[in-house]
Amino acid sequence: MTTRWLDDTELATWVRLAAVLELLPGVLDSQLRRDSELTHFEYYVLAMLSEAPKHTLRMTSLAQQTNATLPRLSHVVRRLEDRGLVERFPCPEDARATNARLTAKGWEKVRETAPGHVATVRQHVIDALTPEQITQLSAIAESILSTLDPDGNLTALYHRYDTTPRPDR
Amino acid sequence: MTTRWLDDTELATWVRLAAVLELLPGVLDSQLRRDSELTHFEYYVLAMLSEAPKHTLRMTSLAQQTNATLPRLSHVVRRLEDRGLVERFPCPEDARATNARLTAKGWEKVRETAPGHVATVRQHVIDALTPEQITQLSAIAESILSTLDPDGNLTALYHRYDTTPRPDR
DNA sequence: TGGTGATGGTTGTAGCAACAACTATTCAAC
DNA sequence: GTTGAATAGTTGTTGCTACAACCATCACCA
Repeated sequence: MTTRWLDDTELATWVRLAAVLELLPGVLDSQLRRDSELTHFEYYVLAMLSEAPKHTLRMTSLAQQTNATLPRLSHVVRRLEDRGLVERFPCPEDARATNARLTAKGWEKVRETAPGHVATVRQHVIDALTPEQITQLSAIAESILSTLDPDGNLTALYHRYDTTPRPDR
Repeated sequence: MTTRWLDDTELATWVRLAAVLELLPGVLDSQLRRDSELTHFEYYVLAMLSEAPKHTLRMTSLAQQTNATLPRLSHVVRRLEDRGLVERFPCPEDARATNARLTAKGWEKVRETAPGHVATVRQHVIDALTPEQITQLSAIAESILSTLDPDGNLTALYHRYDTTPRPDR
């Protein structure tokens, strides 16, 4: 089994993408920590809840949407609960399950945090690209995701906004 | 100061890119841990050394190229040293500085690790895209990096492979 | 020469994430 | 109904990263 190495163009692309992968999460995280005392993951958890019906989700589905293991989510939600941003209660339909719900304070937190986060995304991604490039990047990311996230767990939320939804499976 | 929210296309693009940001590092890390018992960061440190003259770099410049803080790099290099993959010695020109150098065993490790890593990159990124998309992504990533890494620290290595180098500044 | 600030690096401590072990509930089969 | 397997979640341990404190050396200059 001989290795197919990357040619010049492929290597250049990969090195640049790897650099984005390395730097962008840190920038997003810093802004949120600094301005809202939230990690990027915590913000994402709150954001998912804020988009859910009744601001409520089962722990399991929340874990799927955020690409977290259940143990990790459990710890994070407990900390958010300690801060009064989220509350947990047993699921009525399934006594094994636990629901997480955004509190009023948590909802408030999301609303005051979102503008700064969006501004950061704009500054470092959207506004750095031309409209054409944004369209191109959308297709590129979708292709990459076809192997990474074939069921679309992480983009489930977005599909409600999608004007050209995927065919049903 | 009113917020400029993302329109549908922008949001779709961002959600997908965010998903890639979330998933891809984990996939790369898993493959390296499983097949070579290295974290992605450790592999990157070894790779940078393997590309350097005499397989040697100052800790400070190694930290820059890998986007690490000096304390973090210090810990990681110590562990790599314990495993016999790297050795440290005082810099002759500056008694404050420390040089890190790849050992023969470390060089061997890089050579046997690279094929699997490249295969993973191919599988999840390069081979998922058309040649046109690869070119597009290269330009897109470069635009994004212009605000994230204006000095090109993380892509310094690559510039030697670049067939169309940037204009001097 | 001998202070002062800046640079280069290491070590100790605290917090977060991955993994494993455990409890409790549900579902299916007999 | 009772046993066994699968599901849902929590809690404890280990390892890595960020942050802070610290030491040594260099460069500058009075």
